[in-house]
Amino acid sequence: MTCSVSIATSQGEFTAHFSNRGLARLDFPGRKHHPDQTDATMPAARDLRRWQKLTTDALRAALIGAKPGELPPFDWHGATPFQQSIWRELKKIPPGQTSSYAELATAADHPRAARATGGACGANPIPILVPCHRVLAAGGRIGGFSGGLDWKRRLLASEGHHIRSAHRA
DNA sequence: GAGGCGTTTTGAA
DNA sequence: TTCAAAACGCCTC
Repeated sequence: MTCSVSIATSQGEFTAHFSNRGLARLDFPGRKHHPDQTDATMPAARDLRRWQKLTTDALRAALIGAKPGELPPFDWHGATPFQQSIWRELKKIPPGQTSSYAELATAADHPRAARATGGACGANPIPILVPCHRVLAAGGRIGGFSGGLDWKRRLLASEGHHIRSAHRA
């Protein structure tokens, strides 16, 4: 059971889902909401207000390519250890910089798991705040994005990056 | 540049 | 337990 909150931004209305552990998921504008499948309980009203503000501020900052500042706690309950290690590495990528699936895999101590890293990125429930859009495939190719490549290009452009093409070079 | 294969992880049957 | 799929990388032609 989680608590869903709408977050209005210049890019549309996102939906954040909070559990008692923190931010559990962030949906893009227009996305269908995923049904609650967590065993978490509702967050306390005080926590919810605080996390909602942090999430809103961080999201709006991220959308203009600025540093997000303080983030709410993330609820990664249910994710595999591999996914969590990848997501932790993702959070280390600063705005305006990019990494590759292979680099991320190496940083997570699985140097050959570039492909699995792509899977972990795709499973990321909190895009933008966990910046999976900053991960490119080898050769600067765009790779993929759970929210759609259009979003990935838009987010990267706001941080000063310009991707060549979605196709293999 | 295109195609094929290797590697790792995940999820479904 | 097995097998197929996946947001990849690298080698070969």
